[in-house]
Amino acid sequence: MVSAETPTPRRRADAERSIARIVTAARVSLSRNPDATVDDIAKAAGVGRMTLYGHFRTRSELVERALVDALEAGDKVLADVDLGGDARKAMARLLASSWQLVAESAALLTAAQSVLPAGRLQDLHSDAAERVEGLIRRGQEQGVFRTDLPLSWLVSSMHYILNGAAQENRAGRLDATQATQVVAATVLSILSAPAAENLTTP
Amino acid sequence: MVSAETPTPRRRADAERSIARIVTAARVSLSRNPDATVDDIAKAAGVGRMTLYGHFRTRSELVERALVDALEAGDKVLADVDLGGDARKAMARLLASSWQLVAESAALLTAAQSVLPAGRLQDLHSDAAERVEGLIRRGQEQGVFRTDLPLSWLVSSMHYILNGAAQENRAGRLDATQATQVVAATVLSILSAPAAENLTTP
DNA sequence: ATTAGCTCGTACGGGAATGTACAGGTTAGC
DNA sequence: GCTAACCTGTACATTCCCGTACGAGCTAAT
Repeated sequence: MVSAETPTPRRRADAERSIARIVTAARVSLSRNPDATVDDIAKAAGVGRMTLYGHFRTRSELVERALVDALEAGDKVLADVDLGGDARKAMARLLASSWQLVAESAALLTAAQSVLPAGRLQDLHSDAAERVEGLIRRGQEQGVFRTDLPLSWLVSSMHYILNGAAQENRAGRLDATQATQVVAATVLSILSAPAAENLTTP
Repeated sequence: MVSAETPTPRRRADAERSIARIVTAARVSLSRNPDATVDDIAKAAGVGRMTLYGHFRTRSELVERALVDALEAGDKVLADVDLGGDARKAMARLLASSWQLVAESAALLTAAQSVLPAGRLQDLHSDAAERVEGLIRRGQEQGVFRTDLPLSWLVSSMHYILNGAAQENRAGRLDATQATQVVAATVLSILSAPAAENLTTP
C-alpha cells in the first residue's frame, strides 16, 4: 500500500500545489454544476487547461479524484464527532458539523454517477454509509428512531434532504445561518418514531 | 387567448396523434434521463427525428411542452382530490394519488431547469405550488402541522422526498408497492409538529 | 548554472448533438 | 382521385467538448 500511494515520489512541490488547487476547484465546480467542463475547472483553479491534463489524463479521472477527496474529508469529520449517548443528540451533532460537506458530496456524487462505472460508487462511499447506518441502528435499539421504514430508505432520505438544503441555500431561498437548524429538525423528524395519529396504515 | 391557442387550426388528425406520442415519449424519456437526446425521444415515440422537428423547432420547445403537459396532468389530479377534513389525512390522500406523477415531474423539472430561462419555471408551476401551500397552511391552523420551519422549506423538502422516492424506485432499492406508504409516512413526519424531545433549539 | 520538471498557449482531430436542407414516398381530407 | 399536408431518410453545417501534439518559456531542485 505504501508503494501504491507513492509510485513516483519525484514530484516538485510546485506540481503538488497545482494538483491540490485543481482538486479543490473540481470539488467546488462540480458541486455547483455536475456538467462543469474541464476548462471551467481549470479556470476555477487559476490554471491552464493543459496543466490540468498534465496531471489528470481524463475528465473521469479528475471527477473520481475529487470525489475521493471529498469522501476522505467527510470521513475525517465523521471520525471526530462523538456518536455516543442519546442517538438523537448524536445525530444532531453529526449533522451540525457535516451537513454542508455531505450536501456538497451528494451533488458531486451525482456528477460522478454519470461518469464512473456502476459499482465503483458504492465501493467508494460504503464506509461512510455504514457509519451512518450504525448510528441509526443504535437509535432504533434505544427506541427513539423509527423501525417502520426500511433502513436504506432512512439513509437515502437523509441524503435527499441534505442535498435539497444545499440547493435551496444556493438558490438563495434558505439562509445559511438557519440551514443547520432546519436540516437537523427535518432529519430528526424523519428518523423519529411516529406519533400514533400520523400512522397511515394502522 | 382563443386565437393564441389555435393560430393555425389546419392540422391533420394524423399529425395530432404524432404530437401526442412525442410529448408523452418526451415526458417518459426526460423523467428517466434529463439529458435525453432529441433522437432518443423520437425513437421512444416510434417516430423519425425529422418528424419531431416538423412539430417542434428546438429541443427547448419540446422540453417546455412536455413540462406543461405534465403539470396540467398533475393539476387535474390535484383538482380531483378531496382536500377537506383533517389536513393529515388530506395530505395522505393527495400523496397516494399523485406522488408518482409529482415525482416524475420533478425529474422533468430539473431537465427543464437547464434549458428554460430562469423565471419561466416558477411561472409555470406556481399554481400547483400554491395549492400545496394552502393545504399545509390549513394544517398549521389546525395545529397538526409544524410552524417552526419556513413554509417554503416544507414544500421544497416534500419535493425532494418525492423525487428521492422516484429515484430509489427506479434504482430498484424501493419496491413500488411499499413506496406509497413510505412516502406518506416520511412526508407526514416532516410536516408534523415535533415532539418536545426532538427540539434542537429549545 | 544546468537540468529536469512544470506551465501554458495554440492548434488540431474526433465524436456527439443540434438544427437545416432536400427529396421521395405515404396518407388524410375534400 | 387530387392535393396538400405529413412522414422519413440522408446528408450537411455548426457548435461544443474531449483529448493529443507540439513547442516555447518558466521554475524548482541539485
